[in-house]
Amino acid sequence: MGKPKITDKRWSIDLEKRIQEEHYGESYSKRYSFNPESKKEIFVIDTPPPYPSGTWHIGAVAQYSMIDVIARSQRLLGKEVYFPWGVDRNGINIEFTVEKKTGKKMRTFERGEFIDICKETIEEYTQAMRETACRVGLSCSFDTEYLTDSPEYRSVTQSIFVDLFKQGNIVEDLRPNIYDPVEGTTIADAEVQRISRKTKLCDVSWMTEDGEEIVITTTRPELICACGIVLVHPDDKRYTHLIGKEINLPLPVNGRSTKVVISSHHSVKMDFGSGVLMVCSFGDQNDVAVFREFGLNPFVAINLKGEMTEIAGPLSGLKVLDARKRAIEILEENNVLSSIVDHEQEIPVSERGNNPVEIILLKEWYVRQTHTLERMNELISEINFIPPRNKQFLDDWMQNISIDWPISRRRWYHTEVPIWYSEDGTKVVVPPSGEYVQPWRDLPPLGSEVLDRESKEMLGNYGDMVDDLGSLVGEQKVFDTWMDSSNSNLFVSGYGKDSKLFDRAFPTALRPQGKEIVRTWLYYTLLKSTLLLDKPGFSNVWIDGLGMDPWGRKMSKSLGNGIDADSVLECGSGGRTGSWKVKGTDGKQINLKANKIGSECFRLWKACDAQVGDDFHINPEEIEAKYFGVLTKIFNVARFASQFEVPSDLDSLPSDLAPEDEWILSEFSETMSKVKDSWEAIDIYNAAQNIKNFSTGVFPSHWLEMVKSRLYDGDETAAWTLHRIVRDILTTLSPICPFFTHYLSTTLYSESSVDVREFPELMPSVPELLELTSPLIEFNSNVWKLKKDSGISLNTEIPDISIPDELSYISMSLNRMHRII
RNA sequence: GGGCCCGUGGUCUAGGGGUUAUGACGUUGCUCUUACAAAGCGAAGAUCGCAGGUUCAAUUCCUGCCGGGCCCA
Repeated sequence: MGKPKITDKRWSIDLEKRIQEEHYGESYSKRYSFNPESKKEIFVIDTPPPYPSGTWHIGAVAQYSMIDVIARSQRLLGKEVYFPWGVDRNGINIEFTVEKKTGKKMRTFERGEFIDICKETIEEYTQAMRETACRVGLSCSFDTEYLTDSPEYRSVTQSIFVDLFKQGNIVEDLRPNIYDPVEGTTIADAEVQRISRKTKLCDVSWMTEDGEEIVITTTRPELICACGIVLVHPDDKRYTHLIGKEINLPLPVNGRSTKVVISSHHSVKMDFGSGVLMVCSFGDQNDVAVFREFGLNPFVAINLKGEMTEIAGPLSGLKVLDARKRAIEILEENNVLSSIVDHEQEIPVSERGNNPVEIILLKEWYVRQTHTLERMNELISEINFIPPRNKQFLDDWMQNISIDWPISRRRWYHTEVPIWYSEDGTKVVVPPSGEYVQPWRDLPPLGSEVLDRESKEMLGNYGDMVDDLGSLVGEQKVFDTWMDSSNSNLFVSGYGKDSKLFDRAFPTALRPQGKEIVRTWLYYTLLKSTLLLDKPGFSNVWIDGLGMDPWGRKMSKSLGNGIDADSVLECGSGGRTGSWKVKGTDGKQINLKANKIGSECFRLWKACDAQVGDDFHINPEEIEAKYFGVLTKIFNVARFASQFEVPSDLDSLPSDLAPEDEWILSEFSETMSKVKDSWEAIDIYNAAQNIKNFSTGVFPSHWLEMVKSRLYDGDETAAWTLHRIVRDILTTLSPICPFFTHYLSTTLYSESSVDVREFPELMPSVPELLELTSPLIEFNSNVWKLKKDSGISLNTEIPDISIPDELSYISMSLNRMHRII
């Protein structure tokens, strides 16, 4: 016994940062880089590439730290882990940022110039994100970082498009699309949000051909010009006599019939307004369905700028909202507006721009999906979902898919649709695989192919046919960013560039993600692997809940309840404490305070605090209160151990174990076996709980107290047991607290627990000895209580205590421990 | 309007048809006993949201309701 080798009195955030800085130095890549040549089982993680938007949501950071726990635990189990680091940088967000920064709308720039500014701007945010990723301890392959806006990544997106195109799974069509008129682009179903807003509910009188007055309730009077049919419910006796009759539009129109037919449809709500519904192209999704069902030709009432077209007569040229006001005025002037009331309504808006969207007819590119849903479901059934119930989000979404996926967008900082059109429009040119192209400014590269636009039949090489094509027109449109991100698993598994690796690595071992992007990222990825490879994309899909505020509400700027990730990770460094002003549920500001958190405590909290899949509440006060003490405890156990010499051979079991040593090793073996099972099942919670409970509970409180005197007497077997257990605790805890365990294990054992690539061998466990545990805890409690009640200190000798028979095996140690005479 | 999840001591949380319901924080009492007071050892504190039903037995399963959240129309 000597002075403790661990000299620091306790774990601190400054110590944590010092170790982290060393860690991300030279040895970093050696530790965590991926070796595709390895003979070990390959485990590829399809890391969600974060989008750099300035602030990284603390819930997302917590989730990434758990993905890191999975990566590290799989390494510990001996697998060759590829934990890539990607950054998603395409998309409308960065365009918005640049527009805001420069005060100019995108379309006032030259396209190339705008793209350059976007690229520069996003790089700044990307750097901040890399720093947070390191600060929270991610063990990603940062040296093989991929960016979704790089030529390399974009070329993969483009060649996958070309593959799907040749397969016939890409179609071009004029269809009703959801359109954001403010940002001037199509968006997909999955990108539409609903917000509550006050609108005006207008009761408008229409006149049938027989001169009967019918009231129709609508929130969109400006769309009367696009009305294709008027509907009543088939069971609505009030209107049965009208079915089949014609009715006059109450507003003047231009270039179309001024009458429509009245028909019946079950989708009409009898008790909404008058119970008569006008169906226009297109007020909402139901209108689209009705037009299709009745085989009606849609009218184009709104153009790409969000203005009314010619057919709107007096409203033409007006923006939608102005047109609505004007329509109401005209209706009033004509005395056909019987009432107008405010009405709270959920209206669809674009997720990114928050603008009310319109459904308009547009020629766009689509990925076909409705034909393959059944096959997709078969393939998905082979995937292990963690937790299983969260598969529901995917099932629900897939049940509601009724139209193809529109993938083209009228924006700029995105991957370009790689296609050129011949002068006569009948043929298209597509680039060769592996080449990134920008058709809006470049001609096709050598090796491009010419295909028939309709049949997709291969017609020849671009080089040979260039003279027959006339002057080529490059596609101006770009892809939906999900078109890029849904290739992430293919990209990281080596698709298209390393077929040897791809064969071993696909289906990708793990897709970890939040439940909020199941209908987009997960769904689209699975769609791709079905269409391209007819395989399930993943072996495991891990779907976690979202990080909420301390009261369970979503964090948002408008609620003022956000908590910044960096402030939590830095809390306690350099003597600074943390303080957060958060709006509580009653709207009052609440001041949360903590002294020290840091990455290790933060990770331990997320691992221990809730089962995967549920939303979790983030409260810095609670994180510190509940988990910093756990670190202190384990730190002190290690510090205690560090004053006893480490046996040279910690692997061979000594032959002279004391009864209490056999007992604790049995308990430990049980714990370790549960931890191993949990790590194998990607069950962070149970692994964390088992390690925590053992190492802060029965081990220090009962065993350690029992063997102290042996240790002080220089008993080598007791020291062996102590060190063996401490070493293995640190090893198995290292996925959760890598820097904490790295520090303790290198100081004590000169080997870092984060470098272990084999789960510690389980100790022999004797089932009968496990039965000692409960009576032992009870007996110790009783003695401690008795001494307390008698007002004597714990190390005072005490007579006349009989040890229960069931504990006779360890009675000697108990006598010594409690100083029973 | 529909779907899904949740409701367990003051707070958060585990569990799950069967003695006395898990743990943590907080509260509280004692203790600086040669790892640990940024700690240890004790104590108090829960009719498991409400109402029905199934069952010998329900906190657990079912139904309805109430409350919270997320998602979708």
